[in-house]
This record gives sequence, C-alpha cells and structure tokens, in this order.
Amino acid sequence: MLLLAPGIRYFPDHFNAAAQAALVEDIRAVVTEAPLYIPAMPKTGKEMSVRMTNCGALGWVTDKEQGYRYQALHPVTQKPWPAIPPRLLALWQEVGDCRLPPEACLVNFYSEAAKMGLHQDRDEQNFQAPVVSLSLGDTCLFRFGGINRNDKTQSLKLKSGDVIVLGGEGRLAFHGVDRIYPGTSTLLKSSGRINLTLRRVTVS
DNA sequence: TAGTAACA
DNA sequence: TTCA
Repeated sequence: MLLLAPGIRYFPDHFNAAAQAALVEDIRAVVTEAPLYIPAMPKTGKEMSVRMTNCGALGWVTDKEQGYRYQALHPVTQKPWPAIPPRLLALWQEVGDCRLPPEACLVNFYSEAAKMGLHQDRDEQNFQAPVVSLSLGDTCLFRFGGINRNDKTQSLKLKSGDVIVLGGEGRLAFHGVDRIYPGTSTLLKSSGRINLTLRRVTVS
C-alpha cells in the first residue's frame, strides 16, 4: 500500500488476473440485470461520456431534472439495483477500514474517448466512510488533488486490478479521469475501462 | 455542475 | 478561469 496523499491510499495490483476475470463476470451479471445508461448533467442535460449503472441498495444517478442523488431504483427499468457481489463486499472489508457495509456500488464504463472531469464525491450523507475504487480493463490517467478545486493535482496511471481508497482527509479530494489508454488490457472483450466505486451513503 | 466552450 |  502506498499513501499518495493524506487519506489517499493506493493498492497497486490488488487483484491478480484470475480475480480480475471473476470480477468482470460479476459485473457482466450486474449489467445484464441493470443495463448501462447515459447519465445527464443537472440543469443543462448535457450527457456524460461515461456509461453508468449500479448495484447495491442505493445507486448514484443524475439527470437534468433532479440532478445528483442516490435512489433505490434503476432510472430506466425502475427496478431495484442488483445486490453487490460478495467479492466486492470482501474488498470493502479488506481495505475500507469501515464498520458499516457499503450501500452503493457505482459502475462506470469508459469507452476509448470517455473521461470524467475533476469532482468530489459529496452526495453521500456519510463522509466518515471511505470511497473504495477498483479499476478493470484499460489503463487510465487518473488525477487527484485536495479538497479545493484549485489545489494542486497529481496524475497517476491506474491499471487493471488497482485499488484506490479515498478516506479520512482524502475523502472529499477532487479527482477525475483525463484519458483512457485503449488496448492496454485484454481483460475486456472490447477495449475500455470499468471503474467500480463502493460507497456508504447513510450514517447508520 | 462528475461538462464544455470560450478565452486570457 | 468562467459559465451554467
């Protein structure tokens, strides 16, 4: 484990190839039940380049009308999200350093051209609990800074199997994905990157 | 504003 | 950096 900044812990190669393949199968099952959809920004309705779905009791969603929020139902199918796969619950227990289990697992799919601007994860009620992030598939250029948007940032290439934990002082750090490096992994059938972020939403 | 264009 |  490397401490990248206060509260930002990096576990390179946390999952080996076999474990990564098993996780991809877990996510395939999630996506079959809860299909990826295109989220839209609040107010402007501009579409994000990343496709999303969730598993867990709650899922993070956004649309033009209601903005960022957690809700129990898939916005397209209106069905409850599938359960968080046991392997991901185990990851949270292993690296999350948190008494309470995660309630949400946001699944972000990045195609070759997708990116995500610098942002904070601040739609949860619980900032004591960490955010645990797992990368699968193509390498990306990840950027993170401090709790203010204009704090200096550092960039790091995240590869398949890497885990990052934002906790404590790092919980509200700004972070984003500047680019995907297509063809850097053969884990997924087509190129692209899957990012899974486990979160505790409520306080108790 | 988890995005983006326009601009210094 | 501003705007939205």
